[in-house]
Amino acid sequence: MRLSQYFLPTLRDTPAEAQIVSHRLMLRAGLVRQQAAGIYSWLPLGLRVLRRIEAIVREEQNRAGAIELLMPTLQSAQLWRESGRYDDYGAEMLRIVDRHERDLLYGPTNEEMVTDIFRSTVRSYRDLPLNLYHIQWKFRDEIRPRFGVMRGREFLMKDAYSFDLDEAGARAAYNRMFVAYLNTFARMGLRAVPMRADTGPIGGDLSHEFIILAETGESQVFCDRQLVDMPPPGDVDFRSDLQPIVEARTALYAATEEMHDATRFEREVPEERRLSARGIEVGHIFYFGDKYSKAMNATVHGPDGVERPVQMGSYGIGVSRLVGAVIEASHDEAGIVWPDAIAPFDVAVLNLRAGDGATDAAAQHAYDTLGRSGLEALLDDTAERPGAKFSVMELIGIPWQLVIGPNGLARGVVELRHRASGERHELSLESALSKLGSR
RNA sequence: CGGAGUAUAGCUCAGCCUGGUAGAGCGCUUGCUUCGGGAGCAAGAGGUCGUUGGUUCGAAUCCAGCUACUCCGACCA
Repeated sequence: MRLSQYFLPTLRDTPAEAQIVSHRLMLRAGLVRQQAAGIYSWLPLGLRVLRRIEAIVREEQNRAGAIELLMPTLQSAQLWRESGRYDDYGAEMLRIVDRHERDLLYGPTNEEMVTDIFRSTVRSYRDLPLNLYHIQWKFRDEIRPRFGVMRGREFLMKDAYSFDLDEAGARAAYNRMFVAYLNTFARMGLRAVPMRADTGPIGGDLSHEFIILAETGESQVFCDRQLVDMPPPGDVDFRSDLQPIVEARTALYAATEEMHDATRFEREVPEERRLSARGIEVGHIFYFGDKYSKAMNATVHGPDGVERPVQMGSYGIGVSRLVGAVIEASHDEAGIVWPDAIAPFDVAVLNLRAGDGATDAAAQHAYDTLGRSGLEALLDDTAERPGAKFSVMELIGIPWQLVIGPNGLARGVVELRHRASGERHELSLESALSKLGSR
């Protein structure tokens, strides 16, 4: 992409409405633009990041055996009356009336709808296990939206729903998502710690929030430091028993503020491993048994011929929230520092003197070569001054900057800069290109 | 939803207290000079001062209603 032909409205000043760093940087770097309280337009650069996060989530869901579909944003109130949640949900649910005076709602979640799809099609345990997911916009009419996309009213979420014959099957389904989540967040350069969450009236131990640690996190969390350093499971066989992997993580202490037990924390975790930090919830998995299947009559016949409500769980990842969360976890004074896997571009080529024959030719050559290597490059071919170019590139956080200027070229070198480490190396254009291409 | 604020140029803000018809910096346009860390000089464009009403000879300024946004709290993927 040529910057001169792109749409990247960056801001020098921090907009007054933004309080936390990710919100400020998202506005300044031209990722989003607020349209109403808690509702954002995604500008091209932000959309690229959103799409890359979405792609990683999708790949890992598919790998874990979940199957993608797409349910609508608008739902009929009928289904919600069946589950009883139309009245229970309260003002957080955005209700809409159509021209025929029918009650609709903008979905805050999809348990009822997916249960309806399930009950109208699946009859036998032979069709289980089943896990259906989608990545769709949701709306929750928060009393007080804040923190930019971290706590918006409209948000993009991956939500998966598992269906199993019995609790053992549901636990296996839960474990698959648990493991998939560890891999998903690790691929984004995040270290997410699963923390025991409140299971509400269902009880049991099958609910975890996945928390990433960031200084500006919204809530206080407590855990064993070993959990943070634990490597992701990686390539596992999702048909195998995943209980050992899950147990390795759930055996160690980890709790959010609401679930924290200071006495247990001190008894179970050696002092040097006690970690108290701020965290951001980026995922939540939950087993809720037959709560919806019973109310909505979603049953299957078991091998014994008996018809019983299907056992369900749901598994959410806040896709749009992750954009903000990653920035909270990865930024510096100058701007965003994107992890490689979700950066909007892989490399920025800075032509320090657009219009100069030598730098134009070298920059064009670099851009073409990088493209052939399968890298997404952003070529700054604008007439801005070098200082302005450096500032913008650091603000938008592209992992690598290839700086091509007249002074360097006269000496036969360009400069390769790494955004995260700040390292800079002068080397020939060709070796810079081969270094980038081989990454 | 309770409490507190804000609304003036694309952005950040001043002007309001003490009423007399609107300013700065940045950004934008044009020209010249510059050119390795958000350049310099010069010339320009850009605002029914959120909205409705009231007070007044006269309202960005005072008063009231409305709307939007922000912050603190409660709530929350």
